Amino acid sequence: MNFSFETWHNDRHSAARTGVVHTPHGDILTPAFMPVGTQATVKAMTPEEVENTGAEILLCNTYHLYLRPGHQLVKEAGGLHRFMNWNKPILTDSGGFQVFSLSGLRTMQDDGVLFQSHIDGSRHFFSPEKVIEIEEALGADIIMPFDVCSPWPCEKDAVEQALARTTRWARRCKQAHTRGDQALFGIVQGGTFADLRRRSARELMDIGFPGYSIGGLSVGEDKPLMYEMLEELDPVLPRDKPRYLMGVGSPDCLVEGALRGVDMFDCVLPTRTARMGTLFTWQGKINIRNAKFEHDHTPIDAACDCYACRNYTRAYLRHLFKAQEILGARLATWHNLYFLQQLMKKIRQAVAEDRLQQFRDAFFVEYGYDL
RNA sequence: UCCUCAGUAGCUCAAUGGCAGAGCACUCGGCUGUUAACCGAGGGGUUGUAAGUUCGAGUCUUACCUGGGGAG
Repeated sequence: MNFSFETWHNDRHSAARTGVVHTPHGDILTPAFMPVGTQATVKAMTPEEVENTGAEILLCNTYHLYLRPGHQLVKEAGGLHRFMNWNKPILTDSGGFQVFSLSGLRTMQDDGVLFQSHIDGSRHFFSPEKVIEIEEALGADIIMPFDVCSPWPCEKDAVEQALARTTRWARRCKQAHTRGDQALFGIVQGGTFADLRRRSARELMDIGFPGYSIGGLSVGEDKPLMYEMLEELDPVLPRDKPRYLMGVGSPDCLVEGALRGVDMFDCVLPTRTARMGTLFTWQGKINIRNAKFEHDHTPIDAACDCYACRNYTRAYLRHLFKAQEILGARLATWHNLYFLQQLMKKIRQAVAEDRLQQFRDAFFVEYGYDL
């Protein structure tokens, strides 16, 4: 096994910790934020540019790459790293979330899911074994098991059923997994029910995984409820294994998640909102299309030293967005990814100095979040 | 000079004689394991001008104004 997790320092005043995840393609300092490159590309960016933002690992998607271009083609190209020219670690999500979010035409069965492609309507079947076969062909360093994500709100018995199925599938995924150079995580489900969350974690720990993902959150529930679930899981999950909060990435949630012991995050938020003109600044988010920026010849964020902030102004960015020029989306994406990586760096530093809570308060005040 | 066609939101255009609309533009908002260079909301009008017919006119009639085309 070429995978391991090392904790360097535990915050004396919270559940936060810093550390490093070792993978065959390099190390990841934690807490870490993973940009999303669903279709083997972080939209609008070259891998070199993504690396320049400070990202140490990317997330790609099994469902999407299976449908197009096909996992066999990726394997034929030499695996995902070579196919997309990203030589650092990659994590592949299993497609469980797509089954949940593209719920249009699908049939959930106990041994898997029958679904139709959102691209051409063709019919496919994903079982835990099939998903592992695809993920082994893709060749990411960290892979997710096929799970069942409950919507929110959701009746408790339905959440319980999804949780039970997720556990059964996790066991089958582990049995089907053969590659020794990939770390297969378990995914904790249980919706917003504390007892179900704890049960899910314990069942997965009985099977045993090198890391634990927390899925099924940030699907519509209030943030305090999500934080509460993290607090429930903190004492249950093993402290010597990385914890990955799936799909979370707003600045406040990253800090709050780290405070509650989360080591890894991924989210489309910085890249998607960037393409729509929403930019992070240390004083809060701005929409660069707003008229008030028409004559603003200052950088997106005066305190930022990313490529976009060092070379371009708000007025120029606004012009690019109004003119629908591709460079606008590129520079905005570059900035947002860089911003979140800087935030993670500050979080790691604060944890190392036992002051993440103070950092959180100061950051929230400056950003404009309610304390 | 005459004939002819046209004039409706910033732009391009809809609207049987019956509540004046759309797309784009503009002003904003949203986005959390990407079906997203997306989705949603809002502000915008003396229908070229002036009369007339009509219960009622963007629509029909007349004159004028402006523009396109044609004739001389």
